[in-house]
Amino acid sequence: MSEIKTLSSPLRISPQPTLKIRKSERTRAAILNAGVEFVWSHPFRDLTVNVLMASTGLSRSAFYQYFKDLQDLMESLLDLLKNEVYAVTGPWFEGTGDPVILLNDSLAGLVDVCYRLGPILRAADDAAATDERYEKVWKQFIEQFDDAITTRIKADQEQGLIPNFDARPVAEALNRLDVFTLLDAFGQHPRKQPEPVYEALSRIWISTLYGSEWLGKRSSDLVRT
Amino acid sequence: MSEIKTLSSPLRISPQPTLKIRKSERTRAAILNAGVEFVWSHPFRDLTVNVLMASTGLSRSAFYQYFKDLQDLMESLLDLLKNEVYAVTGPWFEGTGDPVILLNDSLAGLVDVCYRLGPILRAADDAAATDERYEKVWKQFIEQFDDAITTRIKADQEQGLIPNFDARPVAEALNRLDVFTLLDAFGQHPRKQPEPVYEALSRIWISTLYGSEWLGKRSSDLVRT
DNA sequence: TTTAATTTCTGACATAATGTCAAAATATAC
DNA sequence: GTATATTTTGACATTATGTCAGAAATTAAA
Repeated sequence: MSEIKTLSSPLRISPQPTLKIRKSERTRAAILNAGVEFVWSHPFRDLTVNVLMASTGLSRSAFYQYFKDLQDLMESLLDLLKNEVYAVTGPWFEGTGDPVILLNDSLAGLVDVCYRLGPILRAADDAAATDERYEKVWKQFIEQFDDAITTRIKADQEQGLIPNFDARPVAEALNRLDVFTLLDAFGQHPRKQPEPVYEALSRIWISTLYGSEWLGKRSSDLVRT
Repeated sequence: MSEIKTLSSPLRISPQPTLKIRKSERTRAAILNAGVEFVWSHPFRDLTVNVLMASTGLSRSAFYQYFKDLQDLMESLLDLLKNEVYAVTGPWFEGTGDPVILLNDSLAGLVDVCYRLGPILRAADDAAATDERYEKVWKQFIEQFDDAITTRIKADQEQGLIPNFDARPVAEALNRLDVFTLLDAFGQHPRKQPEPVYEALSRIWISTLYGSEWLGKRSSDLVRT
């Protein structure tokens, strides 16, 4: 029906650069891009196969050649998000070095990624309410971090860097603090400023885990606007 | 189609006890109760006007005499939640007395309410992804607390009880910490144990606001199982 | 380049949900 | 018990989903 207004998202999907590029790969990428564009400026609930495919010039039924349903498409978009998030949070989980600085860097990176891809993240969350299968995928994405954070807290507790509380529920709560805060701050237009969000998350994580005496300890001020 | 399996929710709506009870009031209450029962053991996405009304014995179209749509019904259920939450969080916002103890009491009460009504809370959140108008109602419910928490933090900052950081973003983050943590812990079957959730939230709030030296300060151990 | 094989795309169909409305059924007031 | 007002219903128009057989196109082979 109506044209897709596009605030043009920063994410662009291109086919795998093999020698022979099958038409189907280009079409798949085109549909994914149409999805990103739509979801960048419209809520997931307004996405239908109709409006999506209209913006590609293909017929509605062509969609089903490539995706089982809209949640299946969102799963592909979520994969892109995952890579970005993993890249930026890795250091605190595995890394050696000052834990407070590593934590701050991870949080700063996370804020940056979620700022850049906020509306897509938001769609990835909204879609979870619409489909049981996809909901599990989304939950698993979040719960992965429960494990990683718990492990890191326990390790630092053994070092005497973090007080000896029950790590798992605190890890879960801090993880959900991040997810919901970032969704809310960057998942809609206009997005909030990233700096105050980073400041708040950093303050809460560090006060809770390492103690407020470490609040200022940062490697840099790299949070981009 | 299929019968509603009922783990029987603890919330029951009855008509206003005026002298003459109109049939319509009883019907409205019956529909609301059917909604609660459904949502207690099924995700909101599976709720249709059809299945809802089937469980009342009335025709599908009767629904529209009482509610604009399913989100309108959820708004009524949300009102019930609101009252319970307000009752329990009031003390920390307005109250005089030891702020740490009041905060702990509020959190304990909040955990208790959300434990008892978890699946309904969950539905109230899921429904927000399905409708623009209702989404605003839900967001406003959450954002009310942003204001209240910010005010309380600023007040305690003036007293020198809380360090002088930018109150608003921290308030927003702590609020979202609660919402998402409680949704996740109690919004599905089986619900998590309330105690560890309360312990984690209390630790995070108090470490962040008043400092970890106050962590043990409680009025009681009233969190029910 | 032409043709044959394969892949991709499309229109039509069956199904399920929504919301509306005039008419039927029921409740309430007198 | 009857008249009036309220409540309920079944039928309809609309919109979305997912499937499938056949049409169109791409690709591979000669």
